[in-house]
Amino acid sequence: MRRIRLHDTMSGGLVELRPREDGKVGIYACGPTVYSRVHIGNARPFVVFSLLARFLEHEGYEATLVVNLTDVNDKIYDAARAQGRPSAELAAEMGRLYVSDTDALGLGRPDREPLASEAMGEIVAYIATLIERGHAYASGGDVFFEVRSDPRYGALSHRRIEEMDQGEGIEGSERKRDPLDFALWKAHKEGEDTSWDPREYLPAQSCPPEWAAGRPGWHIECSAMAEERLGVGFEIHGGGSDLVFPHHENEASQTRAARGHELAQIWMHNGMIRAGSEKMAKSVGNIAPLHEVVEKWGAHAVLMYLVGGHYRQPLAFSDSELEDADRRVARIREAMRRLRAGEASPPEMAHSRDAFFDALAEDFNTPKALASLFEWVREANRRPDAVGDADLRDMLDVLGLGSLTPTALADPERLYREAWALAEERQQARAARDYARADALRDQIRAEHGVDVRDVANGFELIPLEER
RNA sequence: GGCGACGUGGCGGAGUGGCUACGCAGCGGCCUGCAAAGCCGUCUACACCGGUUCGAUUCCGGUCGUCGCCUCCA
Repeated sequence: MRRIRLHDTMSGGLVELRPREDGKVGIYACGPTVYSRVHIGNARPFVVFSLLARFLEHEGYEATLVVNLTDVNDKIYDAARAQGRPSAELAAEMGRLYVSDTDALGLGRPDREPLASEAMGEIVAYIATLIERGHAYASGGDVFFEVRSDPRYGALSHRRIEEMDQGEGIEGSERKRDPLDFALWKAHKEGEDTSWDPREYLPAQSCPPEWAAGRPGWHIECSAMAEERLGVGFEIHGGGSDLVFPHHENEASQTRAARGHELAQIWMHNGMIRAGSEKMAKSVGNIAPLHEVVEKWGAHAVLMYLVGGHYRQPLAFSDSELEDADRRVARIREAMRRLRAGEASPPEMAHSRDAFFDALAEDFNTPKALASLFEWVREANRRPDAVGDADLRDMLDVLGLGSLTPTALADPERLYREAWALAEERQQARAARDYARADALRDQIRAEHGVDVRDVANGFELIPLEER
């Protein structure tokens, strides 16, 4: 079990992972708001934290990954209204598509995927506790969190209270005691087709009369769902860097106020994916939908692309980046052709494998780890005799690339019967030193069957062009 | 304006006070009838200006530039 250090936004430095309970790590990552299909940028935290959990498991920890879905939200109301359909129906559909879109990455599912709409009891109870403890107040149907009641507010995003302003528009500001305060609960408004009554979840006497039926604010959903699944003070809270303020700041503050304890030990934030020089975002409109990217390039290339940069840094997105990632995958698959499957790797090559995992242990440095993986591949290619693939498989599994198979088909003679016949004809031409004909046949095979002919020691092999 | 991050070779992208990142692309070589794959080599990389140091891309200060957050946003 390696010593694992991760960057913590709160403290601004690397922090050693020290689980509350030996060997058990809880990870909560903020998932999408399901009002439209997710894009490649949304996939980044999903992939980063899924792979982090895999790495921790590899190191002998028992990791529990929780990724929520926000299915009650202004955005969803707006989108549903624009489409003239019930908001719950839109959220359910987009939730299903999110699951199938991320399923296509081949990483499996997080251990828990709670929905805000199904956590209403916990959310209401959480808000009630905040009111009881004097950190929140009901006003005109809404409930607000009193930011100045938390002296540590701003600790996560490193901002001073004087420099902030809580938004959600100016709407509701006349009901706030302080412009800094943010909504824990929003009373039902005209045009919203769902609402929950806090009295259904609380004893009547503990519910202030001014607290009306409505729906929860975004921040409280995550505090409640994270705590319910992982307990207070769990190990790792993750999400995109754009959530640091106000979302995570507010989550952290709510939990301090309600429980007198920090929500999480380590706050990890992934960088944004950029299209051109700008952040990729639905609001900017420069989106590459995840399902389209996966369909075009395949899950392996997409994963390779995402682990090609350090999770904290911004990452450039373009077709040529995916092309590049696809070529890297091809290099690995090519190397696999001459590895001995299921056999141990030479001890002399273990330093590359160890360096790979050491790099992951130091703030999950996937690009540095990849460098070691490719060193291993080069060494394997360089060796005169084929080596066992155990080390490589070990590394690829953690990157979610365990399903990679060697280049070329299992049964090309049957699958490419006509190409195979032409290739045999080409072999005869070569034997007769009729190279002009041999080359013509190779061109024909490529053009008509999308397969390349590769000459090897005692014969030929057929390689589908897209696998090269 | 405030807070934070960053400026690395054709591209992407790590990292380090003095020693090859890695990958993709290009070029040269080996291998091949020719290719493909692979291997070897190559492409004078660290925004600019000062400072500290025997020595800085790597530390400190400044300048210019870029990006993120400050409003829903992974």
